Amino acid sequence: MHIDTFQALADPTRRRIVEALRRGETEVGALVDQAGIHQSGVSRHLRILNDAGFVSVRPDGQRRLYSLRPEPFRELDAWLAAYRGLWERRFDRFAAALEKRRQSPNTQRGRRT
Amino acid sequence: MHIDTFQALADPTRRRIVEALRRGETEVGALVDQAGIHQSGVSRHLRILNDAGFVSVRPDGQRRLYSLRPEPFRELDAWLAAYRGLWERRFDRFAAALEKRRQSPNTQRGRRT
DNA sequence: TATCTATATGCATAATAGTGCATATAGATA
DNA sequence: TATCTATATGCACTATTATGCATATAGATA
Repeated sequence: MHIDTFQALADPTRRRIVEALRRGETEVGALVDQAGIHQSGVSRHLRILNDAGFVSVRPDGQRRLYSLRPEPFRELDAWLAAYRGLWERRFDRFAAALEKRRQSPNTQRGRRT
Repeated sequence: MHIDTFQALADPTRRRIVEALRRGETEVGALVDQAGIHQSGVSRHLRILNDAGFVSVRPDGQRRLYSLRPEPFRELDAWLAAYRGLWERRFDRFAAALEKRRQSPNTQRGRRT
């Protein structure tokens, strides 16, 4: 069942959860610590994120490990693409950014808050 | 006043309005036709989009012409960038294509508008 | 001036969404 | 078996949000 992608990201607590998941597979308890709300709330947010396709779950003993799925991000990117003309005159600027990235490969792994 | 970017996009009617605005400056009446809700509702959605930085207004006689602003889209793109690693394979293929393009003298460079 | 058109806003209402508490479920361990 | 841990869910409550109706405001035109 595909709940709305944008609405899933509309809630700041859910975004915090998603951002926490960038570090990789995470159990619910750890997400509760970061979220700042009750465990039951986190559980429900995870359900919403799951319905929207943002996360997948894997049981590990009594825990459940959540991780990010690429699809909705790709979807979002595709939606956004229609608006790139608003701020991007030339493809070459993007190409330049890529080129820079290519030269320093270790730039964006699990950083940022 | 900067209202939340994601929340502004969470409402489907607002997204319809934004998508309609891709065609360029539009008066409120035309947006009402597309939105399928009452004029007052559209007006309020436009206020929200304006507060979130998505649109700017320009008076034209008794009408008000709304148009898209690039900033929040850029913002969204920046947020999304942190998740590009999730579907990097496709990304790299695209990068390779761009690289090829860059090396070929056939490319249309310097097409500034 | 009065009046018409286009858009914005106050108010009430109904639907939705986020939250915590208590409890249910599922798996582990004694 | 009983019990402990981790996560999910039913329920009630509250806050927020989208909406329409009526009206206000602003500009145009007679």
